[in-house]
Amino acid sequence: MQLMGGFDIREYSAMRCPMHGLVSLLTGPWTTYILWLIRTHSTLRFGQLKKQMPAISAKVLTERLRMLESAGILLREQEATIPPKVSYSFTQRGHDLVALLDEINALALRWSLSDPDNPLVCNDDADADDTEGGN
Amino acid sequence: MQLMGGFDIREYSAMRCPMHGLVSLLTGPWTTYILWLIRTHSTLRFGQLKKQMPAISAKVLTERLRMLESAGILLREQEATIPPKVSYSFTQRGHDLVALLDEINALALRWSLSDPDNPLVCNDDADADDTEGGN
DNA sequence: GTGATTAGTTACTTTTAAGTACCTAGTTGC
DNA sequence: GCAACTAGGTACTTAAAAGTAACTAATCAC
Repeated sequence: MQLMGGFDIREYSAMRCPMHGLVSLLTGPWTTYILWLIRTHSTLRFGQLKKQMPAISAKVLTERLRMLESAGILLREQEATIPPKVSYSFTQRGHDLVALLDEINALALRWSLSDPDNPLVCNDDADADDTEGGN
Repeated sequence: MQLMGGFDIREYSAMRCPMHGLVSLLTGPWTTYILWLIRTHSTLRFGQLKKQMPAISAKVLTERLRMLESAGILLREQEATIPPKVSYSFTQRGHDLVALLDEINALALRWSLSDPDNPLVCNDDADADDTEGGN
C-alpha cells in the first residue's frame, strides 16, 4: 500500500501538516540566520540581534521572533526595567531544530562538494550583498 | 571561537547559502506534497501529478517542477510523442532529500506528540481544506 | 475537419509579504 | 526639560508570489 518510511499516502494530507509547518518555520529571509546567531551566542537581546543584521527591519525581526516564539522554538525573557531588556534563547525544541539544521546544512554541503557544478542557489544573496557588504 | 557543530560564525555568511538554498527548495505551497507524491509513486507524469492536486494551477506546478529539476532533485524525462509524455522521478539528490524530509517529519511528529498543546500550524490548511476537502 | 489529448506558456489580476518611516513608554544623563 | 535609550507597534507603500483564463502544437479517433 505504498508504505515508505512508515507513512501511508492516505494519511499524508493529515500528516504533511506538521512537516510543512516545520519547514515553514525556516522559510523567509533571515530566519535561519537568526537561529544561527542565537545558537552561537546562546542568548541574544533584540538590539544585539539587530546589530548583527543591519539590513533587517525591526518589523521583520519582530515578526520572525514572534513566530519562532509561538512555535516554541525561542524563549523570550523580558526584564521589566526601563528601558526594557528582552532576551531570546532556545527552548528544547529550539535545540532540536538546531540539530536538524545541522543535518540540512550537512546535506547541502555534501551536495555542493559532490557536484560543484550544480550548487543550490541562495535567493537572498543579492539582498545580503547589497546591504551587508558595506559593513 | 564560538565553534558549535563544526561551524564558525565568521564563515556563516558564506555557509548559510547552501542551507538556505536547500530550505528554500521546500518552501511554498505544494512543494513537499509534490515530493511526497513522486516518492510514493516512484515516477509520475505531469498530468498524474495534477490530478492528485486538483487545486494547483498548471503554472505553479510547472514552476515547482522546474525548480526541483534545476536543483537536481527531479529527473525530467520527455517522450517526444504526440501528445508528449513527461515523467518526473527522483535523482540521487532527490532520494537524499526525501530521507531528510523523513527526519523533518519525524521531528515534527515528536514535537506534536510530546506537546500536543503547541502544534506547528500549517499555514496552507485553509487553502487545502477549501479546495481539497471535497475530494 | 473537428474535438480531444498532453504538457505546458503567456498575459493579466489579485493576494501576500516585505520595506519604510514615523510613533510609543518611562527613566537616566546632561 | 530635552535627548537618548530599548523593544518594539502602526500605517502606508512597494515588490514578489500566486491565481486565472486563454492559448499553443501535432496527432489520432471519429
